[in-house]
Amino acid sequence: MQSALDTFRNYIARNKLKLTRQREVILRSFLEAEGHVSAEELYQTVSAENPSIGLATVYRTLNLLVECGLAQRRQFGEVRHRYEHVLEHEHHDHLVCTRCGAIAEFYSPEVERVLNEVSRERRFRVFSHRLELYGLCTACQG
Amino acid sequence: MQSALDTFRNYIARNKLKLTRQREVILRSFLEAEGHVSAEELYQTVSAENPSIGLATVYRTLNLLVECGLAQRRQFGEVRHRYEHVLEHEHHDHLVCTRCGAIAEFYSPEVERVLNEVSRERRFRVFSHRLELYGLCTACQG
DNA sequence: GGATATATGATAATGATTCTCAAGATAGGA
DNA sequence: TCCTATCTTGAGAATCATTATCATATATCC
Repeated sequence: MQSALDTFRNYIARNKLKLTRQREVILRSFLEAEGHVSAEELYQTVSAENPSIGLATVYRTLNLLVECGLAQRRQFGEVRHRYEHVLEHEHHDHLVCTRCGAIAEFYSPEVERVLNEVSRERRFRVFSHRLELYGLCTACQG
Repeated sequence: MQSALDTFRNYIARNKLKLTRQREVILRSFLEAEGHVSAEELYQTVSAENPSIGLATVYRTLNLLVECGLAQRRQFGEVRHRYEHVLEHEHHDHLVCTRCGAIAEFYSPEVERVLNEVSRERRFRVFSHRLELYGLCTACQG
């Protein structure tokens, strides 16, 4: 099992890219971030530590992380995208609270099974899916 | 069972809005459109018939249609939104072909049942969900 | 260390959507 | 039918997230 940095290094090497100080800083901050970060939020964190790094570089690096499979890009009803790390993180779906904005994750083998069935029936070769349930979290139901 | 125009009229009346020529034209074009239209595409259709109607009005009217429940706004991996009509159209989910862009609809009671279970288990009061399967349609698997 | 290709930061550009505002149209009385 | 208050409209500016541009800086490979 290789570390995130190794995965990144491999991707960099394979594609004749360069491992820069900025990319390392951004990757580290991204891995330390909890949950689902937006590019802007990550930029804030990174800036605090390293004010010279620009927003464009954060975007560029996030795209690299998505391409090399370390990050997943998602969108939860907002305009902007959010990124979450994939490593040490099984596939999962999301419950989104439309009142407080909380995002909970869940994984259901039942759901996976049923979706496989659907794709078989429809003769679709499914590679990924996106499933979000919108409603009120326990706290907001009061 | 009231027609789409009636639903729209009711919504207009309830909210002290006005039924304009433009809104009628846009609603009609929207209902005639097949599948999943973007605002821009609908604007093209509407413009052909009525060149004086502006894009902003199409956006505004689509928002009204979403608010009154006649339309649903979706996003399929693209930046822009797409709208589909809800009337005479049961709830369904989508299969999106990542090669040719085709969007097929499906409905599975099994999926619905399993998702209900999930929301019960997690004590989430779910009002809606979004489910898309991404992969290759039958034609693109060759 | 030097050459060369890639990265970077700042900022401009883009594309979808919303806002602004002056001018026009609707609805509901009188 | 006409008045008037209120809502709409079209055109274009504004916004917001993201990407492109470009001159300068930096990593990699010899």
